Amino acid sequence: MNINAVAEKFNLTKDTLRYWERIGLLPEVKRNTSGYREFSEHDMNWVFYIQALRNAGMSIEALVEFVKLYREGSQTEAARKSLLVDQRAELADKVTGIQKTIKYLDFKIDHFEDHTLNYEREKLAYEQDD
Amino acid sequence: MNINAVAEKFNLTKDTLRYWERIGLLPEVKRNTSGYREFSEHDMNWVFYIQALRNAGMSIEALVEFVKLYREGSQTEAARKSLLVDQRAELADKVTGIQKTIKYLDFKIDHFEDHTLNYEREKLAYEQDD
DNA sequence: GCTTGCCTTGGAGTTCACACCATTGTTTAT
DNA sequence: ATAAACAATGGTGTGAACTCCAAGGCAAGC
Repeated sequence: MNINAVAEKFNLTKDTLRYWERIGLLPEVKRNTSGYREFSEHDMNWVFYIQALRNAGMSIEALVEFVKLYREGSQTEAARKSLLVDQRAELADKVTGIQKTIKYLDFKIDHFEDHTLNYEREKLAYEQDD
Repeated sequence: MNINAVAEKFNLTKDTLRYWERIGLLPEVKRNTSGYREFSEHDMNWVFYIQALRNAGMSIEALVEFVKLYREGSQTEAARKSLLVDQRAELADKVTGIQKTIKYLDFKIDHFEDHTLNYEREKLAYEQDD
């Protein structure tokens, strides 16, 4: 698959794919005889992975590290697996944080007409664990 | 409270607070006779709200809209309440998306040694609703 | 074989969300 | 009353993540 087809498939621009490859966010893609990128299933797998994690808010830095380990070969498998586990934990934390904010919004919505609200009360609503 | 105290309380810089006010992310703060900002409880409430929503990944654009309605006065209360509801829904969607990515990571972790993985199988794992 | 169109690279430009700086005015401590 | 510390503004700088552009190579249709 050439770069244009992949860009359309994943709803990215060709420039973004080239940029990702350039900064090491995507492993280097094989080229055909005339120097054109030829994306394999495996490459698309990477694009998919990166897009999913980026959409979830994962930093480029963390993903670059994963790609770097991948390129260093099979002796980095353990490290890569543990990076996946770390990323999972990070996303779980992020979910917890957002859920806290959702509760805070619920409080704000419930008390919308209440003009006695102040910072301390809102903060309390936010901190509440129940 | 002056700008420095607020900055420290919320762990923001003074520049950030001024920036937020300038772009309309924060309503205009009252000034004392010499033009210094004097943050009221109410202003801190706004800072708190903005910080919480920004941390949860809400766009500046959406928050600016809320502040804009606020400044247009009490006749916009209904619109503001519905914006809060929208924001809540948006965060809930975001949580759903991240949870999907978490499941995908779980799949990747479980099948880490499996070298027969390809884009179609990973995509399936991602789409799975179970 | 020439035009049209897609690919390549290198590099410049853009947007966002601040961060920093210079200059000027104000408050506080000695 | 003067220095030190802090506030204000306007403007410039920065890093991240693209995005666009120019110049040139390759391919496919007529």
